[in-house]
Amino acid sequence: MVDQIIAFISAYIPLTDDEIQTIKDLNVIQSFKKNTILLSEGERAKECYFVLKGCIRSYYLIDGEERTTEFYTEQQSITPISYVTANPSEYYLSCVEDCVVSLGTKNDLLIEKIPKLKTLIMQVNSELLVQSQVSSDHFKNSSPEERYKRLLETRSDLITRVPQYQLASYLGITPESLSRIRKRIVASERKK
Amino acid sequence: MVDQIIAFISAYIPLTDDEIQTIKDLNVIQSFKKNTILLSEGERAKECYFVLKGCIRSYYLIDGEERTTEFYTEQQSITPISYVTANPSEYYLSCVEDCVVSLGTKNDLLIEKIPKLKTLIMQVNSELLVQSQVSSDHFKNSSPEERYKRLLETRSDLITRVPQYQLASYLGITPESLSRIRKRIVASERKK
DNA sequence: TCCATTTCTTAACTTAAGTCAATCGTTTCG
DNA sequence: CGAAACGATTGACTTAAGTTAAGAAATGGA
Repeated sequence: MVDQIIAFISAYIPLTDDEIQTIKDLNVIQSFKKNTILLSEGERAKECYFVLKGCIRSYYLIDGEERTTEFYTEQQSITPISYVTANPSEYYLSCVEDCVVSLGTKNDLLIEKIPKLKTLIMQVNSELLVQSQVSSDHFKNSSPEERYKRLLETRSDLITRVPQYQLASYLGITPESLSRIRKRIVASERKK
Repeated sequence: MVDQIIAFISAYIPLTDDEIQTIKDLNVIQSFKKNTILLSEGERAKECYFVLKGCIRSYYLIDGEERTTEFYTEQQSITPISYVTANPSEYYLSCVEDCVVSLGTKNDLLIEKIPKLKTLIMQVNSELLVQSQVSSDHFKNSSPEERYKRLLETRSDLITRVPQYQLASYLGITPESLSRIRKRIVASERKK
């Protein structure tokens, strides 16, 4: 499992055997049962996450309703806003499935030992920024139905892994509406 | 005008007089007339921007329609995705007003001369990432009317600076719809 | 396995945004 | 200055999403 992290890092920067060992030594891998809450609203995030297996969901609780904003799956990293700002978190992080996660608790120590990780962080951050902008541009520029179709194309695994009411919220619509969209799509498929 | 940039940078990292001079020497300030297009679809961005005065808008051209995704005003920096990825840009950058802009063309040279700027970039990037996530979370979790009200609270200057059809697109709705929302709001104000 | 809970679908109705078209007001520039 | 172009508003109509409620299907735990 640790190898996944090494592979991820190596894709950005070359690592010596010593450095690989340092990372392995400092690495904390932990498993969580489905529905475990990793971060709650009001809590200060003390760690970052790297998903080795499973699916983690971020959501806000607004008027007692969950508003899903993101799903993180294998090879994706999560840096909670609360971790960056040190303010209480406004959203939750919860395991959609049983998860295996690498915890980033000693990042400062790691960076101290392997300074070139700074470069990695810079690159990953700017990639995340690009992704975040691209996906919010797409969201803004498309209808619920188009958003669902795009999800089918780009992250079709989510459709089977995640309950539909969570997907609906992620698409910015109600579960009923998503159900109708699916029906509409099936109907138009049938016509062809 | 250069002082604005120095002040911006100094808020993140302390600068020596020498460093300030280096920045001033390498700084390129340029003015653009209203409606000047700074970056076109298909073009590779060769520079970053820091808005000293005016307002710059980013938009996609989809089926001949402009889809506005962001407005950048005083003290905001623009790093086009195309600048990061070196791929052709998918969107346009255009001046909503007459603009005075600081061009980041020699960033590499600057960073070489003042390495601690790397820290600045890391910090600014992670702030931008947070902002981007927060604003897309808000967008997703609110109705057109709520989005407009939020805009009134957070960036009310835009409402007078920017044509309404551009604002409408920024809010993800049609100009007609925005007009009705405004009417609805005025009506409910009147009731009180 | 079976019951309870959760999730998904369907239906009827309401609400608001999209569309199309016309009009009015305002810039702008020849 | 005045015509043309552009922007904002309004109205009538269509379409799709929200809401509420009920029931069907799937899931999970005892």
